[in-house]
Amino acid sequence: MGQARNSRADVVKAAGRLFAERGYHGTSMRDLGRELGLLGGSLYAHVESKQDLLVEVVQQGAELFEAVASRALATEGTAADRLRAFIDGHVGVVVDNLDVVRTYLNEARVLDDEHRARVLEARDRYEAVLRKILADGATDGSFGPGVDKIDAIFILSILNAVERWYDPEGPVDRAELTARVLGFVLDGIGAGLVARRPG
Amino acid sequence: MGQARNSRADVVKAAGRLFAERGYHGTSMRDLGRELGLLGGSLYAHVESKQDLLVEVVQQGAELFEAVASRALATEGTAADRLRAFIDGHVGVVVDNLDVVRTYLNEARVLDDEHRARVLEARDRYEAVLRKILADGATDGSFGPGVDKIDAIFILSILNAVERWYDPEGPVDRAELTARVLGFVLDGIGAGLVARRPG
DNA sequence: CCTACCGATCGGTAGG
DNA sequence: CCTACCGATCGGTAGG
Repeated sequence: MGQARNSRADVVKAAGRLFAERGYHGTSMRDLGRELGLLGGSLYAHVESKQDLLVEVVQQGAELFEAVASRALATEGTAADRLRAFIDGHVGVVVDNLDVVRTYLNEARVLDDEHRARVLEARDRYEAVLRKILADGATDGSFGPGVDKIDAIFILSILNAVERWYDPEGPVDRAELTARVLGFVLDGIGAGLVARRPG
Repeated sequence: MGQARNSRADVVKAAGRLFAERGYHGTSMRDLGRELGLLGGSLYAHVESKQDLLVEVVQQGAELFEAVASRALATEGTAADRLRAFIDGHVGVVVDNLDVVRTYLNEARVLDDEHRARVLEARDRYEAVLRKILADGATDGSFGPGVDKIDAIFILSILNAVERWYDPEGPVDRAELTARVLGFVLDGIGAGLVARRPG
């Protein structure tokens, strides 16, 4: 059945899983070792420190979302098309990388000042991309003229919360989830929907 | 300047603050003691265990939201009126009890099975109240006919995320935040808004 | 609420 | 990756 030795990537992946489930401070190096079939001290053959593992997982999360933002901005068409790409990309990242995303969103506060500051900057850039898309859409008529910063926060609230309730074994798949988020963001739940979208 | 002794309520409040800021596992009893001007061991004159403190803070959160749900259900008028009461009540609880809410939403997973199960049930009841309001609104014409479970999740996603970005010192107050959330939920950001709400 | 302490567990290391 | 270990810190307690 192949070798029993773990690669560094295996260790980082298992760390992401445990950090997501129990939190950074709720995970000991001995817990992580057990998960991989080795002793706590043996992990230091693969990694320099526990913090280092968190840095690596969080970095993966940051890169995944950065790629989403780039692809959304590069999408041709209207602002509504770019918004769809943004939402679909974000949903895809969450659904396909639940552990990394949960660690990125919930455990970054534990990082030292320098790394935490970098994460906050990455999140700011990400949010700024969404704000840009919304502002463009206010101009080209994709969205209402009043869209602003708070709408971006609400949209990200919905997207980031997917990590908290999404069940990969459940009936909702990525495509459907994207469609539902987009529909909610564009039209809400108001009765206006009926008059506006006949048929 | 009065007595220096802390009451049990002081201890619980400080625990909520630290659990919210650093997480349950990131807070030691000695940290908590320092916050109150006493030694870690002295806390056991006020409380039976560290877990007990978490149970108490989380319980406070559950009760606050339960009261919101009750008030919303008891609100006269249309389903839209009850939705407004639900949103306003939720925003009020978050804004006025940031530490308790953050602990309730983020640290409940650390609880023992029994208490955690109780929290999950409380959250289920809360979500069910919102679903009921939405279903009523689909019938009485307050909302579109297609509203369902996922819309409730999206609304709660926006409301619960307020804890993550709201700044009590910032320019947005409770009334404005309620209005913005309600507007977003009812109409989204779509350009349909323009045609639908002239003037 | 302090003094003085307990056993357990933590992140991490030397040497193989 | 294991053996064997380190100092530090943890939640908690007895006795005052």
